[in-house]
Amino acid sequence: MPPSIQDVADRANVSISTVSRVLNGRNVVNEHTRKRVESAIKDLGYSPNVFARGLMLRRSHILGLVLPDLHGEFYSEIIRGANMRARELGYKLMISSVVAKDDGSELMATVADHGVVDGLAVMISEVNARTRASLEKVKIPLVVLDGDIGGVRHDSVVIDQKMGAVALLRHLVNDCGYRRIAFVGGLVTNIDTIERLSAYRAVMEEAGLEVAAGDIHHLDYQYDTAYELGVRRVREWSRRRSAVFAANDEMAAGIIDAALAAGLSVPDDLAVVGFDDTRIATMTRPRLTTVRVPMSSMGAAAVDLICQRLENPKRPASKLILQSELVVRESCGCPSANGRS
Amino acid sequence: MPPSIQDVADRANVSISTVSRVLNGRNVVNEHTRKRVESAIKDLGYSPNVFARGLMLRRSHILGLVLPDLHGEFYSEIIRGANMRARELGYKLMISSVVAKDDGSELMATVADHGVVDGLAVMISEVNARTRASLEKVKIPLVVLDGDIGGVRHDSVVIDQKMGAVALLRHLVNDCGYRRIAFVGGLVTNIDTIERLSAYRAVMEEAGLEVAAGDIHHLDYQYDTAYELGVRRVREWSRRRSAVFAANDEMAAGIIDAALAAGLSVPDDLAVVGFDDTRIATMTRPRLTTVRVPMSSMGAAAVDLICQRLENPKRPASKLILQSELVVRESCGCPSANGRS
DNA sequence: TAGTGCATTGAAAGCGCTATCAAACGACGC
DNA sequence: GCGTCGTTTGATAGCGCTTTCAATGCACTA
Repeated sequence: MPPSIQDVADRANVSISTVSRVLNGRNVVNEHTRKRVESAIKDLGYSPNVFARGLMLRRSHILGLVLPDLHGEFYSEIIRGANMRARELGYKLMISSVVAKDDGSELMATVADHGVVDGLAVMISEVNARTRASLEKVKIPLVVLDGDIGGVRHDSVVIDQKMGAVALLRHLVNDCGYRRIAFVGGLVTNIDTIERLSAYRAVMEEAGLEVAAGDIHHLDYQYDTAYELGVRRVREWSRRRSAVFAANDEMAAGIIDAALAAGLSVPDDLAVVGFDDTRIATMTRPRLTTVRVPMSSMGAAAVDLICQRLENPKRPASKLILQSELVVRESCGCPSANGRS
Repeated sequence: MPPSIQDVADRANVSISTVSRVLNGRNVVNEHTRKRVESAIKDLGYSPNVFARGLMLRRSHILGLVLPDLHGEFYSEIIRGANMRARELGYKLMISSVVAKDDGSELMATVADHGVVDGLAVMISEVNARTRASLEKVKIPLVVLDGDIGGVRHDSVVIDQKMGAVALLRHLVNDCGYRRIAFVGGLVTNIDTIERLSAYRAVMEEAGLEVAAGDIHHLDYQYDTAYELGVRRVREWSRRRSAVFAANDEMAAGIIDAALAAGLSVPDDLAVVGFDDTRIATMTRPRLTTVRVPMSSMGAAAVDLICQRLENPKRPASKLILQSELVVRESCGCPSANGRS
């Protein structure tokens, strides 16, 4: 049984009220008494019981983070970012992954109802009526990550992929001078693919460039399928002096490897650019020109927003837009590429 | 203010004791009364206050997971595994990353003293006196991940890398017939490098093969440095018909790319194998023969052990050894490689 | 009718903390 | 000497829950 506030009080010959005052530092305590209490605390190795405290204050200093069952870098980067900031602000982080098929409502209900967390950051892969309904039920500060739920009053953090995608494509068109660009994305329904594709169309139109029917491919974000597509297409692409805009780094890597396997040079025969700036981007040869998506910043920002709302519940709901950033490496064949990055 | 047990009691016209009995299901409650209470609970959307409950039961059903500030796959895989199992067992997971330089004691103290968590899984990158001392202080069920702290009574989960490494090297020697194998590891002080190197030496000796002075290289687990080493060495290696055992997949990828860049064929001119079976392993061309390290199982096992001890505190400390597993793909040049995996 | 046993329920005592209110005390001006 | 004030402290009422113990009601036996 760990020491309680009563034990400290006894040892310091004061009442528990005084100990509490010393602990919370709000009220004035005589210098001499404080010293006595503090040394009693240290002697006993006392630290206040979180449950008792939470029961009174209705604060746990724990934040919940609800994520879809992501693999890989995104998952860990969000957690890392959130965790770091939470630590800085004196909070702990409770993580819950939702299984892929679940819409998140079940788990979010659990977490929120459970009543342990002071605030909640939620990332939902699939927005639907049930999701929305369960979000409405949350009565603690809530931040939605990377997904826009219309009509609900809560803070959100999104990443503006479009800006980065536009910058990337303008770079291909204006700086590198490509006239034909193929797009390789994920499923047509995928939100990221939609964003990136729309940037692609916009820039192509803006530059007055043609988008042929066969220039847009919908795959599954995997290396292998992109490699297979590459095997079939790289010769044709290189004959047309194309660039390929893959909607993530993994597919870009697959296409590069397919090109290399076909005896082509990247970027001389074919330029390939990716998206996300994951670990992979610096592992391909040539290194990938891509767009950096600030995942860990998103985690950190979510924690920030929750804490701000915790301090000031009246603050109007805000939407924080994080910019994605063009990272130029060698795979675009751009002369200004700075070798390493 | 969420409804309390009193609200439920009022609505069902019973005392709070009865409501509590219904909630916990330990004591017998009249069928009819139970129905009334249950519908009152549902009507009010009541769920018990965790703090009040924790205060009585001294259980939060939250487990702590303390990890070094890892990037990438390991980090997220451990969390994923732990999280899944925790969910299955009705626990929540609280994550803390420790900054790289920290020895973990500070944070562990925070988490444990704080008193929120019922149990703790800790992964320490650096074992020293301070770490050991702070581990001793933990009074709740503790599981140490992937690190052996001598003399402390607690459960631990380790991954037997050596078995996998031995299997890998025997495969190179016995099945593929390589007589010269170079080793590319991390720093000499790195625990993983030590394990993998010792497996290397053991198998080489067992097979009566020579290890030349220049056959062992200590790098930093990075792609780039491995690539550079590769650029300098691949020709020589291939002349000797060597295989290269890289102590992780990333370095293996670097060496493969260096070999390809030098116009060599992998595995025909040079075989390269890796370790860890990360995402990278299936992204290289040829795909990597490597050793799978069950990170997510480690997370799950940690949660299991904590919960077992929670149920039965008297259980003797146990050490769970997870086996690593040889994964044969194409990069070893072994005829039995099954193309895809 | 009184006594016994069982099933069901309620009253009340904490768990360890914070917060409110009142008490104690010396200093001060009148 | 007496009220007034400011400083410091203690007593105590909960927060929402579990748990112990006692009370109630009823069937059954003697």
